[in-house]
Amino acid sequence: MSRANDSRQRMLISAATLMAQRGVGATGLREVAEHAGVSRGSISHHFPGGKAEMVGDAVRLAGSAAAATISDSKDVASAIDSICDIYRAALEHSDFRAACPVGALAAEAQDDPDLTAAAAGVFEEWRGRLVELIQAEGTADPVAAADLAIASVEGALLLCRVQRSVEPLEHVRDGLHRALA
Amino acid sequence: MSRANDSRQRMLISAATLMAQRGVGATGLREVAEHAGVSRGSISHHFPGGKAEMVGDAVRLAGSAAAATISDSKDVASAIDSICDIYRAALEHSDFRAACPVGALAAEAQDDPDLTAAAAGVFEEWRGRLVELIQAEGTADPVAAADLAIASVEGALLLCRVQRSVEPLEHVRDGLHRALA
DNA sequence: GAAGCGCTATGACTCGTGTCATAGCGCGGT
DNA sequence: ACCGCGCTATGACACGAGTCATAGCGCTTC
Repeated sequence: MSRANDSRQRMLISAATLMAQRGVGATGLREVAEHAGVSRGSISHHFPGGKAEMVGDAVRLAGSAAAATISDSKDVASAIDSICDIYRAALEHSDFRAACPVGALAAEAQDDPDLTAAAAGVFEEWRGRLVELIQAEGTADPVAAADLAIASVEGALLLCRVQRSVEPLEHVRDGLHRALA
Repeated sequence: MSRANDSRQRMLISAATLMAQRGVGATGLREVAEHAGVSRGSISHHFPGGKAEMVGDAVRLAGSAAAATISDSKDVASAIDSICDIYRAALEHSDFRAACPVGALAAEAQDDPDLTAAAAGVFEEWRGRLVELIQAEGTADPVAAADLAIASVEGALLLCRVQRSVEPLEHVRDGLHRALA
């Protein structure tokens, strides 16, 4: 079971990575299998629900990792810095192809209620963590501030990808620091 | 040529609408043709470059329309209000399916340099218009402020879609008003 | 050591896509 | 009246996707 769990994890990471780069629809299961070093049959076995189940789990996994990064931060400013640093590194050493798998799902999965709910759940988790940090500083309307932070980072990733630069992300980071002070 | 130009326009609007809802990859040319009330052959005729050419033109058209909305505004605050109002209405009367075709393209078209450039061009146009408005008010670092505005609105659309609510967009609008004051 | 089973590998099938070629229509000009 | 041409309609084709069934492997357990 140990090896199996490892395969499953690898598939999910590969799926999240490829989804973040090419988008959900453009990411084929054959591609995920090859990237993860497993066969196509393994995917069917570990995810009986097919692609939808895999995509949902991948997004939840990636979302939880990011949520943990937020929670591990001492205050909002450092949380924003951590997230931006991670994405900046991912952008730079992927030739500006990497972005956020959750955002990719949110942009495409309008027809599948389960996947929509999965993306919404991740965003809600992030918002919850951020709200905790924000209201500890006494800022007014922490929910609005958290929404602004999540939205602007997600949007900045889109800008960075197409203009092949990390500038928008840095602009957003600086802007958020000022807005949340 | 008058009817032809009308068909072409209808196709582009349909393409932009469907792309904004389902994403670029998930939008089939048959679907676009049906939505626009034309046949599939017409698409091939008007867009010899195939789907890529059509998507690029659709995004540029939608982008220019939004850019005009920005330029028609007296100051940044009203520009943001106008854009947010438009997207809010689009979200509400499309059952939270509509979003931004440019953002959809930016999220998916990582492999096609031409389409990436098209999305980047639209974002750059928006930023240029916003910078004009912002620096007229003497705000420091207008480019950073414009990036924050574009990114947060694009991101807010993702949030609104998945949680089926216009709240994130309103939070972003309020936050931008404060940040740009 | 042999059976049982979780896991993996591979092929076949269906469906929908983008693309192209060809045929049909309608309205201009001469 | 005829032809020419921009535009439209329809079918065929190749290709890749997701899904499923079946066969093969490896490790645990008795």
